[in-house]
Amino acid sequence: MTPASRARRYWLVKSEPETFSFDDLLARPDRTTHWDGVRNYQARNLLRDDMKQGDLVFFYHSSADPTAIVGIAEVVREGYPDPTAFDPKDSHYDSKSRKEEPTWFMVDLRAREPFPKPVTLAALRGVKGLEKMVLLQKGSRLSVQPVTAGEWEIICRLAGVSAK
DNA sequence: GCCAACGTTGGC
DNA sequence: GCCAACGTTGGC
Repeated sequence: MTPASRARRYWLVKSEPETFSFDDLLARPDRTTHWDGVRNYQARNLLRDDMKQGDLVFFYHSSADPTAIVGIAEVVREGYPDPTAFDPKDSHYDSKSRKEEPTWFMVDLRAREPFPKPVTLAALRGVKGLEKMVLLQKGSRLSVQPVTAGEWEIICRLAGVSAK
């Protein structure tokens, strides 16, 4: 599927900034990284099947102070097998995943822009139009989430950036 | 550090 | 297939 053949979709990924922050992404060559290490089937399905080149992604800092969306990234490579699942020395090693039939997938993400000011989780709560946002649901732990076009626009406005 | 909520595992 | 036990996530 070419990027132009379907409407752009929007996503949110979580990362603990102590492990990998948006600044870390900006510092990477070509501001790009492999979004590896995801070991949850629902998130895996999104990485493998649904995130397409050109889709835009909110970068969220979890277990941070404050927890917040801090910038925007873009999907630059669509789902392909996550090699860390095959590496016994890697903390995300999965002995049950076979190379001939990989269980875990990743995409490549490139940083687009940091928010001038992070939009905190606290600031998102209570905003009209975000009532159904996955991030705000009680007990929501999904580390890769869909974001609707409406949610995207609202949050970009709060952040003071163009929704593109 | 606490603990609620969630996903996975495994005994039955 | 059920469900208790366990490990993890992640806000607070």
